[in-house]
Amino acid sequence: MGRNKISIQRIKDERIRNITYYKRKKGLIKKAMELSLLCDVDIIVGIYPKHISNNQLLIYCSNNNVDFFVDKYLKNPLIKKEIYGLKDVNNII
Amino acid sequence: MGRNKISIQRIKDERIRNITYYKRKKGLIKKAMELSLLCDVDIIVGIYPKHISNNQLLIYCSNNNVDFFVDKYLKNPLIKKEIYGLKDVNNII
DNA sequence: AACTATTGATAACG
DNA sequence: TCGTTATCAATAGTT
Repeated sequence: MGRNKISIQRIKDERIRNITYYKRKKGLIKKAMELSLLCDVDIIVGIYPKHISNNQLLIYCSNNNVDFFVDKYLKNPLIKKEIYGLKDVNNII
Repeated sequence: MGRNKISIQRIKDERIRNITYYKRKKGLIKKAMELSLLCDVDIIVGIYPKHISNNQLLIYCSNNNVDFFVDKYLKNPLIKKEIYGLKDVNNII
């Protein structure tokens, strides 16, 4: 994608990393919104840019209620969960 | 994208909706993983397919620790937050 | 489940 | 620094 293919590893140049962050976080949230609408699913996305200046937690929540989502889903022991980490992308059911 | 452009609204045909769900949830999580690695940010994604049979919460968490993410970020009143909902996609800083 | 035509996202440029 | 464009990536419909 873009003029060149890039490898998926930390971008060392801070300026490029920031530019990529601002572009891709918007792309990610747009994709989340589309998936939520198309397939009628509840979605939360939380992004914490720990190494970017003026960091704050960016949250997208399809039902506009983060606490509700956290309590009803993320923190609810009755909800069955499938949890993936960094290395599991090719293993998503 | 794909053979035709589609409008972003609930897909009525259940079979198509399921197929789209399985394709796009994988795409979303891949994008989240890439953003996390490229820009060194912590990300959580939670997807609850409330109307899809055999529903369970799908979670992607870049640091592999959902409770940690929830407590340190989502539920931490000291963390500044920017919260977006369904209608705010063109307004992301 | 795999393919492919086509649109969409974005890396580098201006 | 913010819009443009060439290019790769995601995916809608097909098989």
